[in-house]
Amino acid sequence: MTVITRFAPSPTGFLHIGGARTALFNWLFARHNGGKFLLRIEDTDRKRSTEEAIEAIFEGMKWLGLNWDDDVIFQFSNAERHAQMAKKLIDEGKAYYCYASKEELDEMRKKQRADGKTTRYDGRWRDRDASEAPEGVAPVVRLKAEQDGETTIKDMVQGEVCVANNQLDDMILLRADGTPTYMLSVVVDDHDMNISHVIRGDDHLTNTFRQIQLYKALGWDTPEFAHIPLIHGADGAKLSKRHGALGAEAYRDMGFLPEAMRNYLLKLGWGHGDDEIISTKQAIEWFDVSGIGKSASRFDMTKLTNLNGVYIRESDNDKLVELIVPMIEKKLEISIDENGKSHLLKGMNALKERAKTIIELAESAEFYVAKRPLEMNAKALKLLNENGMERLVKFKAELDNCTDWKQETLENLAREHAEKAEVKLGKVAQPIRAALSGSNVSPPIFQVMEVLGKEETMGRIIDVM
RNA sequence: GACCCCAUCGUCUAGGGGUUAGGACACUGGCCUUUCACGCCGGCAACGCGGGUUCAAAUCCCGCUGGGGUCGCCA
Repeated sequence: MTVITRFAPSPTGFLHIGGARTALFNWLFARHNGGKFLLRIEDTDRKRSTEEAIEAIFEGMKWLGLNWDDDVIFQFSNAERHAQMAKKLIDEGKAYYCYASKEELDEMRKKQRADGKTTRYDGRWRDRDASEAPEGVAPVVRLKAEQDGETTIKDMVQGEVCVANNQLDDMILLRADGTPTYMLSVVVDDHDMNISHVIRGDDHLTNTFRQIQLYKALGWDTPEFAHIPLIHGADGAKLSKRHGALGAEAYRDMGFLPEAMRNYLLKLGWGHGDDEIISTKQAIEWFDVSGIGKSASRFDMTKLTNLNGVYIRESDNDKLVELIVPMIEKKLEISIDENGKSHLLKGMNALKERAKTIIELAESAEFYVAKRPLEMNAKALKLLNENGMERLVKFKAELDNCTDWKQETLENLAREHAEKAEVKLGKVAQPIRAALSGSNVSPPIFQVMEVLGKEETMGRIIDVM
């Protein structure tokens, strides 16, 4: 069997973390099995679907590197086909018109609730003749669902889950305005698209019982189902905007790398022994539904951040420079020339092992390209107090004479100087660090000197004298 | 409320009748060290509770508790 999966978001908001993971799992499953991964926009709710949301979903998917096969399918464009299927069911006596008003249904549910029963449509128009229809009321179309026995889902994650059919009700297929509902559209589209595996959040599990009834009514085979547990916020409650239910692009803007995000999302709810750092290539090779756990997991920003640090350290220096240049240019309102870029590139190995996000990386790299004279922070100022300045002035004399401007040579020079003066190396190094970086924290300072070059280094030292 | 699902360190998880219950993040002690990191070596820390079944239960069964999901002319 050819594996075909799909990610089917409704365009009512950005691509949030839960959706991103669902997309990732579908993508991995398809890639692992050499199948197809399709993208379908579930825009049947015309009122809430927006163009911006569609764009945000595309952007998010692209950023995460989840490439889909074939053209995107917009569900609403199949509305006619969906309506036809509903009509077919009516003709076959498997669906019917219901003229119940909203108020009527509200009342019905209220009463059921008060009686401690499951709230469900009671089938009041199931067997009534159309001649009884009230005038001027546009009816909805409901499925005449099986009332006896039970419906079972054989779920690849949840196992067999059963529910008595009398818990289910006659769901709406076509709204009063004739447009199809999600329940109808999803079933027809999944069938028409030959979806072999439906992998989605387990908030859809109870919908699936109804959908299975619909598959049966239409005489179609059901796809395989895999309902994956939801992601919760750090406090265990449903992920909300307050927690981290942000769009994928928000994480990009916070300085996260898509590969780190992918690794994190993968590990959230799926495991492969003790493996933590899993490349995408490896993930495709290893991914299987049996590795998905059944319990919900909490979104942990700290772990994502740690993982991001790992991926930053593994990233190519050129790529990182490309990422931070525009950020620094914007913040410092400068234009970074080739010389500046080359400083960043030379310093990158040391820079990248100190950053956990691209934002941090950019900030820690600013001093390399900042305009002279550098702004000194409080701690730098402290390092350049009387004692520090005195040390700096003395050592500067030796630097002036240095002709071999290399990290190792410079370090040896400083060590000898410290030894002669009977002070610790830090006494020599820290004031230089302050002068060159404007801070008390930087990459190894002798490396910074080499990267900056003699002229720039001496210039910055003179600036603080 | 009804129906359904879940339950191992604070978090993500491995294990799935006999383990000193393993790893990772976080926290923490130390080493390295010119700062900050990285790295390395250690530490803290878990099978929700109660009943069974069994020679033996974190693991299987039941109940409880706790958490979650669904119950729309939303998806």
